[in-house]
Amino acid sequence: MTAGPLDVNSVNIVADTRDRIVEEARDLYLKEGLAGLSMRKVAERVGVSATALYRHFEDKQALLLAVVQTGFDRFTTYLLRGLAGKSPGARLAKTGEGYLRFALENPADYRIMFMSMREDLGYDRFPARSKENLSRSFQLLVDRTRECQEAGLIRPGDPREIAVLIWSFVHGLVSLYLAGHMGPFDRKPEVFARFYSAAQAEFLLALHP
Amino acid sequence: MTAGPLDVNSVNIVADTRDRIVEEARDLYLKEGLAGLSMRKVAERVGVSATALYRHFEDKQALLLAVVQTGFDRFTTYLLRGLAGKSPGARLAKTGEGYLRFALENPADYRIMFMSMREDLGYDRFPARSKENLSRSFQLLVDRTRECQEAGLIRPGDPREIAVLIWSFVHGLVSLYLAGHMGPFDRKPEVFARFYSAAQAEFLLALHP
DNA sequence: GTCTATAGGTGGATAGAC
DNA sequence: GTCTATCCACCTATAGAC
Repeated sequence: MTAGPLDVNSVNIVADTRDRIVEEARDLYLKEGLAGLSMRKVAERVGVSATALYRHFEDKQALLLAVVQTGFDRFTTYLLRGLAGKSPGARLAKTGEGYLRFALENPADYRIMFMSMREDLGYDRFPARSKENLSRSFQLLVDRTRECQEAGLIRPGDPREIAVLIWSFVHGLVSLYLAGHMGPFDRKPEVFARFYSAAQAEFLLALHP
Repeated sequence: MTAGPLDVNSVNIVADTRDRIVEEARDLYLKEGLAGLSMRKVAERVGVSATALYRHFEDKQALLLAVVQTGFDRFTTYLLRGLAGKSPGARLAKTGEGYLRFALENPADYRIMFMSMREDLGYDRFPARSKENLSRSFQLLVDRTRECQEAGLIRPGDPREIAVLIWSFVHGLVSLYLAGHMGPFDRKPEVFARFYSAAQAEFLLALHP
């Protein structure tokens, strides 16, 4: 935002304070959860006083919003990997793999975005742009679903509704794993990843016409 | 626990203080979430001083444990409704319906039990009896699954693994709904219930051999 | 933009009287 | 068992100087 044109090709070594605040807030959330996220602790990590944060964010929720926004940006890049697939079926499968990778590599973001109560995050007070970001990422899944329907790989029906089924299944797997409810896979991401991939393949097969 | 034999047939009008504390703690969690659950507020609701709670529970976590324990007891009774079904397929389907009903009628318990981080609840420090309660309810689903396998309704494979697939799917549906991420069904439990039932039926069909 | 100082609040938990 | 009084830690947010 404050960066000039000269920064376009420069490596992001000297992140501005605002970015560092968001980064530290996200890290803190990762380690201590939503309850442990406080302005004071974030400020301490950044190396400034707590009040300095209020020059960059109006209040705590505005900071939280920024964290969620960067999370959705990241999320979208993971889902976009699916476009590299060479067939509709491959693209849908790769999108699902991207979903898993996002969750495994960014568990804090995943928990904030999908495992928190929408109202706890003040979601409904988000600016329109943020909400569009959310629906855009869901739309990516809907598009892959429709594509598979047209290729005869998925049964007929409202693609948004089928997308919700797929999302529910992968979210169920991922969220139970992240919450620690899948005993055998606990803290074994790659073991879980194999289970997830097989489960996803079986589920998509089940949606065949 | 403190009730004598004479209480067996009496209606629970005069709940003892301990029970009322757990009840109010659960209600408070329902309204304000884990963050809003404080000893002081619970005490105020019960109508005693905050310190009085410490005569009944060693600390806040012990109170939380009691809340979770009553939640699992309730949960088990919902799942047991499935046993009324007249065939293996009907029993599994009814168990799934019981799962949904528990979530819709006890969202606070559901959120505590399945949508919170295991470690946030101090799960691992729970006494053995509580952990058994959890695995016992999962075992109910495993039993229904195995029964369906023996009746040729579900493909071969480790019944625990297949039970995890079923659990993941229904948990995905339920938790996204409860978290407010299923826009069209928001605050329309019966509309969601119809969607859930259809989805569950399709999923179980997909597990056929 | 950042600081110090501070207001104003919530929370967990204990001591000691009754 | 329940109370009052109290300690101490932590929190969000603001005022005003630099």
